[in-house]
Amino acid sequence: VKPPQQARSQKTLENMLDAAEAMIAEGGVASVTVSEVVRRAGSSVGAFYARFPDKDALLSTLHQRSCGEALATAELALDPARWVSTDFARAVFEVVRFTALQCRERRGLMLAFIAMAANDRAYAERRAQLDDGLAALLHAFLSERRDEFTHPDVRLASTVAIRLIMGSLELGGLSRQPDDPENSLPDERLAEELSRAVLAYLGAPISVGRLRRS
Amino acid sequence: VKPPQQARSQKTLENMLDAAEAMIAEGGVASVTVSEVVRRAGSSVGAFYARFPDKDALLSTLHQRSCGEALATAELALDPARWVSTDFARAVFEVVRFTALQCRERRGLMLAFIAMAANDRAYAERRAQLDDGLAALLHAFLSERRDEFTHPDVRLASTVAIRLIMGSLELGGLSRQPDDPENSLPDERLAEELSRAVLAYLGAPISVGRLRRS
DNA sequence: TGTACATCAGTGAACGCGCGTTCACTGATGTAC
DNA sequence: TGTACATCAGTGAACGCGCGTTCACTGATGTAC
Repeated sequence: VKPPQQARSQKTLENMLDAAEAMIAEGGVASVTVSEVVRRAGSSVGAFYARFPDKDALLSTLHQRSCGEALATAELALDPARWVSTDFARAVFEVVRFTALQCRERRGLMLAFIAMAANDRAYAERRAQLDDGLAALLHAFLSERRDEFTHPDVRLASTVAIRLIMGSLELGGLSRQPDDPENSLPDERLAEELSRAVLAYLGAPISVGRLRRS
Repeated sequence: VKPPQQARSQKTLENMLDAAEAMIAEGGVASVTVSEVVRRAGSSVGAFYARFPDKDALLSTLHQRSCGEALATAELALDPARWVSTDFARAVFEVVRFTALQCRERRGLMLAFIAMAANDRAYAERRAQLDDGLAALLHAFLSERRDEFTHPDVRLASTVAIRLIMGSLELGGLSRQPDDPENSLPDERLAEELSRAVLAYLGAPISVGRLRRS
C-alpha cells in the first residue's frame, strides 16, 4: 500500500476503506467490487490503483484497521483501573456482555473476516495476533485480581478464556439469524452463561443468580 | 439436485462430491472449479450439469453430507452406553479430546464451511441445525449422569457446552498454522483446559491433574 | 509576486482472463413385443 | 431370444458475463528563481 503524499489523497484512501467496510457489513466480501467501492468513495478506479496494488490490499488494510480498533476497544474495556471498585464476578460479566454487544454490532465485518481467515493465511495470522493481544490484556486484568480466583496458571487461563469467549460469540454470530425475535439463546442469556463458565474455569466462586442483579 | 436413476450415475455423483471434498481440503472453496472437479471425478462438465443445477448445489450437497457424517460420528462418541463404566470427568475429557482430533483431521473442510456459513444463510442454517443436533446428543448423555454435576438446567448447559467446545476448537483451527511445531497451545493442552472449563461450568468437581492420567 | 516546471492525484473507457454454463451430439441401459 | 425404441447418462467445444486491472490522459498542488 502506497502511503499518500498529500492530505487529499489520504482522505480518498480512507473513503475507500469506509466504503469497503460498509459494503462488507451489508453484503459480505463477495459484494465488494472495485468499481462500487470507488463509486461510493466518490473516486475513480485509477485513483484506487494509485493507492493499492490490487483489490486484496484494500481488504488487508481494512482488516488491519479493524484489528487495531478492536484491540483499542478491548484496552479500554479491560483497563484494571476501571474495575477496581467492582466485584470480580460482576466485572467479568460486564466485560463478556460488552464483548457480546460489540460482536453483534460488528457482525457483518466479523463474519467476513472469519471467512477471509479461513481461506487466507495472512488474515489468520493477523487474527491470531489479535487474540494474543486480547489474551495479554486479560492477563494484565487478571494479574491485578490474582487473589480472587484459583486457576494456577494465569497466562494459560487468559489464553483459554479468550478462546472460550471469542469462540462462543463468533459461533453464535455464525448461526444466528440476526432478525429472529424468538432466538432460543439470546445474547444476554449466552453472555450470562458464558460468564459463569469463565468464572468457574478460573476458579472464582459465584452464587447462582448473583450475576443477573444489576 | 436431480436424483440419479441408474447406479452408475449415482457413482458419478459421489465421485464428484469426493473430488470437491478433496479439493476443498487442499485449497479451500476458491480452488473448486467445475472443470477440475469433473476432471478428478473422471467425468465431464455435461454430466455435472445433468446432476446439479449449478455449482452451488454441489457445495450445498457436500455440506449436507458432511453435517450428516459429523452428527453420526457424534452419535457414536456420545452414546451413554459407551461410558457407563467410565468416570464422568474422564468421559468428558475423552469426548473433548476426540472432538479436537476430528476437527484437526477435517480442518480444511471445517474452515471452508465456516467461510461459507459466514457468507450464505443456507449454510449458516444447516450449521445451526448440526449444533442443535450435537446439543441434543450431549443432553441425552448428561441426562444419564444427572447426579454427577450441579448445573440446574441440563438443556441450557448442553447448548452452551457445545458452543464452548466447538467455538474454541474452530477458533483454534482458524488461527493455528497446521505445520507449526512449537505452537503455544497444542491441541492436547487445549483439550485438557477445555474439559476443565466445561466440567467447571457444569459444576462437576474435579481435582487438578486428575485428567492427565490415562 | 509571478511564472514555469515537476510531481502528485484523479479520470473512466477499454481490455482480457477465468470460470460457470449451455448445447448439439454420442454412447449405454432398460423395456416392450 | 432377438430386435426396435425410449430414456438415461455422458461428452467437451464454445459462449459470454463479470470483474479486476491497465493506460493514455486531464487537473491540482507544490516548489524554484
